[in-house]
Amino acid sequence: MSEQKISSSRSIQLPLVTSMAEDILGCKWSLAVLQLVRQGICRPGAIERSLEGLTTKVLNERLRKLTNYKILQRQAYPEIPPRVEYRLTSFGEKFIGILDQMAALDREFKDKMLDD
Amino acid sequence: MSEQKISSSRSIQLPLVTSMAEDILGCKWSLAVLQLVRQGICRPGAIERSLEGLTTKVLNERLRKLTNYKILQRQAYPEIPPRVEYRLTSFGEKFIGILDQMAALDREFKDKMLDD
DNA sequence: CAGTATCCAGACCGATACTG
DNA sequence: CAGTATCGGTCTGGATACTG
Repeated sequence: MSEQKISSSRSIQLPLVTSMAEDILGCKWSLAVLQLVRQGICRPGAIERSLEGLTTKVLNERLRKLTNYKILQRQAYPEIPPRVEYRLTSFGEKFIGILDQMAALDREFKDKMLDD
Repeated sequence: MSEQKISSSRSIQLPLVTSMAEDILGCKWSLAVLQLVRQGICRPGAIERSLEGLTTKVLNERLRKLTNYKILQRQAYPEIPPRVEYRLTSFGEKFIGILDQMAALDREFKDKMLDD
């Protein structure tokens, strides 16, 4: 009974959050954007200026995705010129908390790589 | 001083492990493969048979990547027919431990999604 | 300033066939 | 059984131009 065929293309049933992580982390700029927002750089313009190579289109794709996942929360101020700010939700905080743990694994990882 | 330009294309200096996570999770089958290995299904043939849709080529790409990152360890037995087994390294255990924490966030995530 | 629409090059992944 | 090679479709993300 050790080898029952797993569902179709979507592998083992992965927890939602895990496939979310796949989705988020698989996208090139997501982590960088999250780091910036966490640092308080939360306006699209500022984010774009902070990340060389990131374009408006891609940034908006990421922001939308992160917002859909409720990792970020969008707040628009009805002003001229328009102002928008993105914040981490409390859920988002927990999510990147996990990412931080990955960072914590970092030193160990480097050692691992050294004694090749 | 709040907006110094970040390096070129590679964003904030992300911890190695984090970009590793990006790399791993961005690949479609990596998580499924890891789950299987953890369950003791550690031979390429068995893995391939367990994951419908996964092809030899892609599986080997994943296995190599996971091995390069020292998440998996390859052991070949000099027999005929050849036998190969992949194991989680201790580092790999820690790595998927973090993935498990994501799974732990799962219930909360679902709730979050419900009260949309 | 925030956000959308097009277009296009390249990466990725799946199918298939093949070697040791 | 383990692993490589090749080819082609698809999807992503980068460049650019544009609207409110």
